[in-house]
Amino acid sequence: MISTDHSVKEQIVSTADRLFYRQGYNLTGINQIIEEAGVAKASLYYHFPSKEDLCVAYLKRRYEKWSSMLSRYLEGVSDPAKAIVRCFECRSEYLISNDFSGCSYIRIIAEMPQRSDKINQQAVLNKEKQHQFFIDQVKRMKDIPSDNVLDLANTIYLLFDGATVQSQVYRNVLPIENAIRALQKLI
Amino acid sequence: MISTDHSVKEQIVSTADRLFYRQGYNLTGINQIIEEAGVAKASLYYHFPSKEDLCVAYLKRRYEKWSSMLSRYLEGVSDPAKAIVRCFECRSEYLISNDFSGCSYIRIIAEMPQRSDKINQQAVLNKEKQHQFFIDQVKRMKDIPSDNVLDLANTIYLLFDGATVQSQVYRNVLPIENAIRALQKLI
Amino acid sequence: MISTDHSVKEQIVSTADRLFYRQGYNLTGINQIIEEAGVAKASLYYHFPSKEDLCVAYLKRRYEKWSSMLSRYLEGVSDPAKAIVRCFECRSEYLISNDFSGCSYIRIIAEMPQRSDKINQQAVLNKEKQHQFFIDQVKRMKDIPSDNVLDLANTIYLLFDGATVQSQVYRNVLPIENAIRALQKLI
Amino acid sequence: MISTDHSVKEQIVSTADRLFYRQGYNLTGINQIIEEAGVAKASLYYHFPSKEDLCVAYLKRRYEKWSSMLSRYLEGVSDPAKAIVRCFECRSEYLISNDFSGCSYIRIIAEMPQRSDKINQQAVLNKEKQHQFFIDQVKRMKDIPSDNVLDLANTIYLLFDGATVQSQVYRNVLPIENAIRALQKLI
DNA sequence: TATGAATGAGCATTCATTCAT
DNA sequence: AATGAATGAATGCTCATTCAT
Repeated sequence: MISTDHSVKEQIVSTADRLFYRQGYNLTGINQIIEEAGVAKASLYYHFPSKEDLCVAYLKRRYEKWSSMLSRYLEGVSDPAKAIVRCFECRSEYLISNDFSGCSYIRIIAEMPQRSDKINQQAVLNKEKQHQFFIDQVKRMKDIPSDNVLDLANTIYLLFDGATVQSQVYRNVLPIENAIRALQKLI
Repeated sequence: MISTDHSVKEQIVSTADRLFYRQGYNLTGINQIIEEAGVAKASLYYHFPSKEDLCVAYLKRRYEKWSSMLSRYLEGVSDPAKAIVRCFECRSEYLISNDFSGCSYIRIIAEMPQRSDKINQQAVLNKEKQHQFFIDQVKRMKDIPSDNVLDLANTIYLLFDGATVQSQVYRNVLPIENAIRALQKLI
Repeated sequence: MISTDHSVKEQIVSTADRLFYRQGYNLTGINQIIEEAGVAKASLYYHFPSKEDLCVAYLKRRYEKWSSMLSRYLEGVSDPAKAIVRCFECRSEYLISNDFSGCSYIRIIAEMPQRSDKINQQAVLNKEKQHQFFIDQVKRMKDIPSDNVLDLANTIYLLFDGATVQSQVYRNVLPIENAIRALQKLI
Repeated sequence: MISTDHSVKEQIVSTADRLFYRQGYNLTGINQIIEEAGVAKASLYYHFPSKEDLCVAYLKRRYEKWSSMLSRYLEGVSDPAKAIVRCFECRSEYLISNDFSGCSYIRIIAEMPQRSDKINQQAVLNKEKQHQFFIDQVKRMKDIPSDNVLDLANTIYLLFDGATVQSQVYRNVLPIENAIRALQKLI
């Protein structure tokens, strides 16, 4: 659940979320965050021992936002093949409404190739949840021999990430449309 | 052609190439570059007006490196379907030998969401060359109705980028192997 | 009021005041200021967003210093003509005790012909206060037809600035003595 | 005489003259000079051992420019009182046509309070020539007792410098008009 | 004469973090 | 729980000058 209170901590996380995602983690300074959040610097460090910890909170929040958006897209959808397509359509809206900022997990790994373990773990964890979503849906599909379930899910997952990064690169959703078209031949 | 001389300029570019790719652009400071290149700071700024310009040179060099590696992989390969698979195999070796640092073009865009035009243009240009490679190969394939050429090339391109970023995220080449398997069903 | 506490901010301003006035604004680096003030660089930037803002504080302080010195010179002086002469005598001591560094407002404008608005405005403001002082005194003089008040004040003001810059150029107070002699023919 | 040839040396001096006067000495870098002059850096250092030496050349050139302009203003003027007024009128045009950049000699001293002897000497030398001009004219005036010659010349000189710096500060020629009015009561 | 290339020292500014209250 | 003030280290970049050709 995304907190809607106006506590200092909430102010900090929501501001960091917005800025890290829009500008990137390394290009967003602590000063900008506290300024736009309207809190004191020491308050930030009271709630988050370091910028890295704030980053972990940001990644969790990004998952929450994506997750709740996806839930809305899946309301009333029971067919797993349809659910997968809806997931891609959801990503399309997600990117449009977020200035084509791509996938926060991929980006944080792109920015910090070998630095923080804490951050890396959270990003990979979130990534795995996306992966698992496709596995779950494919498992529910009829007519898919169990031998092929993982292969199909992996292919879909590859198309999903490929579409996400290309949408960021080209700043439009054509790659997602391409992916949906490819998808429809597979499922 | 990658210069192999030992001039100051070459020292700067090759050091920047190594560090930008390994550590990321924003986490690599000018100071580290000149230190490891063994040149004076003003020498760097004599050859490159700004860090951004050095970044453009880095992106060009990355393309040269990838491009020459790919050429070696394609030697003696005339079948376009085979060439596409070789391209994915090449990527596998590229990532293994580069510590799973992913795609420099995607990463630079991930790091600088809305900054420099110069950098963005070079990154997108390089990305388009990858896209064009797949289009060229698919065009050469028999039995592909011309209506489907672009669709197929786009799907391959999505798999290529999906596999690249997932290999970076998970630090192994399984995603590339998954992509090759998906590929073989398509071509 | 000139603060006499020993806070970090006060240390910065008083050191900047001394160095800017003695060496000039452009020849005084932030590094020298923090070194001689004995504070950290980030502390300076905590209190002053930029070197320009510190310059504005310097110009204000210069006015305070001149102003309080002038007040002492005018103690017990009621005759306006005498007050004007005392003002020139005060300038003489001011320059002697400040190594003939001239007028800080004029100098900052001389150093930054078309740069910062913030600085320029403060300098012109301070300059106008000097002008106004002469106008006020002349107004208080008897036997001056009101038609001539501004003309006389302007002439005195010209002598004042002429004497100040010439004292700086020649590094002695003869120009001020010349100005006082000219003055005595006028009032 | 101001050289009108297009030699490298001439290019350098005329560019430096323009930039030093417009922007100030310390705010004008060697790089900007050579760029705008269209010469190589080492060419500048071939002709001028240091930036200071170039500054001396600049000050000499400023004198030549002022001097030739003044000569034009004095053509056909034989009355010394009239000549003095013409000198002030000349200054008015000089400042208007030079963006109210003030007196280059005063400014260079304002910028470099205790640095270079070479520069300081040239500036004071030029300043003394201005002083001497007024002495010469006053000496030629009838009805001035020889005891008073220097006093009167000094007063005029004070008005001249006061008017020059105030014109720079306020960016208009009202101070010069004030000075001329004061002048006319004196001579 | 003239130049392209190289440099060490310095610039103003920002970084994430900590401390005393 | 919250803050204003302080910091050492690093940031990207520019300075006037020199050297080999």
